[in-house]
Amino acid sequence: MSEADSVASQPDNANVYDPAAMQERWLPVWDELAPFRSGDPEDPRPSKYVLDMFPYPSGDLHMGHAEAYALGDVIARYWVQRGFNVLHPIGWDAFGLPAENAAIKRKEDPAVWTYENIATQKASMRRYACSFDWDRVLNTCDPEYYRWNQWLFLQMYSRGLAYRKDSAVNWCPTDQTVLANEQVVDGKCERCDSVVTKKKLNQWYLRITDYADRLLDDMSQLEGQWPEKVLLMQRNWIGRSTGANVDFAISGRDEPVTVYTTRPDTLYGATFFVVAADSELAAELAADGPAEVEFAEYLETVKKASDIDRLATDRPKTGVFLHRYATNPVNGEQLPVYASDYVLADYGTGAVMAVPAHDQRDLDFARAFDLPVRVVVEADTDPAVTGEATADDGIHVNSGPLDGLGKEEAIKSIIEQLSAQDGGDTAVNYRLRDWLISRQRYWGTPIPIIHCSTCGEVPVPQEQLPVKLPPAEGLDLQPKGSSPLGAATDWVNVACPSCGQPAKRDTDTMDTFFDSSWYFLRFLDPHDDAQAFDPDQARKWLPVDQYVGGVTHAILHLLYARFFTKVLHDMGLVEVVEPFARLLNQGMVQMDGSAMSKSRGNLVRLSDELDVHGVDAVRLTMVFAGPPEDDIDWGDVSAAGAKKFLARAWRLSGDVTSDPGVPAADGDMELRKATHRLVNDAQIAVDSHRFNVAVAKTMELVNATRKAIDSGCGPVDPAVREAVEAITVMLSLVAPYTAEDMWSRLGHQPSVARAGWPVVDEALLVQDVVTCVVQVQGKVRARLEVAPDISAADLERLALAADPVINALEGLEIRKVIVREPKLVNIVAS
RNA sequence: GCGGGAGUGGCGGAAUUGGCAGACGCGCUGGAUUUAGGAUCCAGUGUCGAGAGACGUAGGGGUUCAAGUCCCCUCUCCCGCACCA
Repeated sequence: MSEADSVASQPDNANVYDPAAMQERWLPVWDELAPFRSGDPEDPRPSKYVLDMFPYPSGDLHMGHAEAYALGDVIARYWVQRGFNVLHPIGWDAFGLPAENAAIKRKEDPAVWTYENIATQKASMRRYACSFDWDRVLNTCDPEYYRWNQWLFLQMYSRGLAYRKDSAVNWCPTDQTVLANEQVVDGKCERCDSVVTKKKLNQWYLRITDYADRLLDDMSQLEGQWPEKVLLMQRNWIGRSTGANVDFAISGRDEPVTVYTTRPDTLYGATFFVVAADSELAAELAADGPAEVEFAEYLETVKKASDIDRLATDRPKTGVFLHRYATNPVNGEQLPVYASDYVLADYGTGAVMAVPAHDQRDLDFARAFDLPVRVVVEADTDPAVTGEATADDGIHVNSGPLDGLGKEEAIKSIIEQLSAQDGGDTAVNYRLRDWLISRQRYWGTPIPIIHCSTCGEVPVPQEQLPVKLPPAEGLDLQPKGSSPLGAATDWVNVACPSCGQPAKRDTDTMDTFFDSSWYFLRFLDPHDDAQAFDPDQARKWLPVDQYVGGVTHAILHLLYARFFTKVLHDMGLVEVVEPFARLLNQGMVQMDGSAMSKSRGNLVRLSDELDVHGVDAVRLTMVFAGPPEDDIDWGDVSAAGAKKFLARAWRLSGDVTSDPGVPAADGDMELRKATHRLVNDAQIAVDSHRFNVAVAKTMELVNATRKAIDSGCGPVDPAVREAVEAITVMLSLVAPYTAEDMWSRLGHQPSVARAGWPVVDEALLVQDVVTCVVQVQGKVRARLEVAPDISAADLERLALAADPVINALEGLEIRKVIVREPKLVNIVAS
């Protein structure tokens, strides 16, 4: 009995795949080596920035994190293997409501809960073998971070990009509290079920609408690099439309009222006029008129019911006639003015000209209020009869000078006419609103403004930053419509920096989206206490080459980060105008067809999976399950299977009997060709983010190597070592523990993470025989082994001579032969 | 309603420019080895058919020597927006 046999038949610990032991062995080694440290200024490698969306520290990591970080890690580790200095940082998005709610429940400072969770997640990330640069960790709730939030806010303030105004917020009259949109369920308070109303508060805004055009236009840079879906969602969110403003004189009012329309060409079809019920204009037009009482009642019902009814589709149109008339500027017609909630107060000017024939909403209203419908664009059907407004292009009628024109010409013509009489012009409108950043909550960045009765709003001087949060102790964190910080009297009362008189701090905190809008810049040096970030470092690292995260942030976070980048560009601090060159939205991890949740009873705990299958098997399962942007159903995939494969690969490293450094050129050619072809395939797959395919190629190579050892060239052949070393490096992207252990068993020093991607020898990619398929009538009848450089004529001759082809052609006459040498011949016969 | 994406074996999924459909894996079947196996190794596995063969990428039509891939129509599912004038 040979020694190898005895090992195989009596497995001892040295030859058993043991993930827990590997974790034990390699984690301390990696801590020591820090193979992913990226901060050496002398590092000669070209740089790349791979960024995972940073987590919210609400408990331990879950399966969703495991997927996202597995994918980000493949990318980061791949570029390290390809010889890049990869910046792959992590931090925590640590401010926000969940911490505050947990604090209220546990009656302790939100910081305690937050830092506990950060420690837990950090330990899990280490175990999960994320290739993060641990020198660059940041927490947004640390003063050394939010200090620069405040600095940025003041920069924006001085540039006129941060301002205060009154605005309506969701208000629960029972709980006396402001509610976030997420806390409003079906128009009702999620806690007490009372109907949510609106309340006016004076709040801080960022003027993102100033950047609407650039946010839209710069998306051309992202085309093909970001998911099309995300770009589309952003476009819709910004919602740019072009049309015209048209002035209408209103009876009993000095100033005309401007309306915005995308169809000024239908102006002759206007038969009434509508103002938003909840607009100031409506209140003004109703005041002291015959409709005053009716309007007041209507407004009450609108305010009460709006959020509930918003969700109803096809809700009937309601409104109040205000006993006023608007004058159509082109024909002098008197149009009755209505107030209705189908017109939005905060879009356009809050007033519209109603053209029922060509706008469905106007038509619905006209039918409800028995108002005339006048067709001004020819169509096959009559809206007054069908109840369907026609919105297509067509020839204009009943439109005076516009008669006979098409849509575009008519628009051009009417705008010329209006601007000539100074009654209107082209106009652009956006759905995007300015960004409300005020939060009346404790656990966020204090807004660095001091309110002085004589000086007004006074920015906190830079040398006084950060404005630190006062201790939570003694403060009532329950939401009540004003910030808990208001009760911290020692903190609130300060001397005005400008005049020295007693003044008060602003007590609002910032939306946490502010924190995450620039964190990718802070990673360049999270501990720099002289500046938010170093513009030279930004020049070196930006833009982020690859951003990885969930599609949940498709709009807000990504839009805000793009906005900040443009502001910083305008300040001369960054060169780029777009922060994230490429975006990958990973799918979600589900269980049995639906999102995992405790209440549904289908929650899979990451730590349990790691205990049972090992870190590498879980990571491999995530990566191999399918395309990264697809959802994974954990019930459909097999972490046990992944572990089995890893063990199979790992055993190869124990079978290699040649020494490290043996010249591969002397090895078995068949295996060598397989190795180089599959490494090449895997490389192409990783480059195009088809990680599941890259894993499949690695599996093929494992199978080929197993076969070569058992029934081919044998374990001592140098080609076996070459193949197993290639497998090890390929696996290092997905299964770092297994790969490190294999690398060591192969006689190398750690870390395999820096071993370098195998160099593909192009010469080994050329095949000396290829299989040619011979089809008759499109059906495969024969396969020929031919030289890759065979001539078309030779191939045709060979094909026609093959027995199955001759049989298939019996009784038929050849019409045409298509030859695509060297892979295919198709014979057409009849 | 509007917009977008997707339908391939029992399952997850592969498939340069149109050129062998089902790579790789899970599951299953059989075999070898084993005291044992949730270990390992080997073989098989789209459907129908005993077989040759026929059929087969949601359904229907089309272009082509050739279609999962291109064009038209229909169905189903998922996602986003939802009175934005």
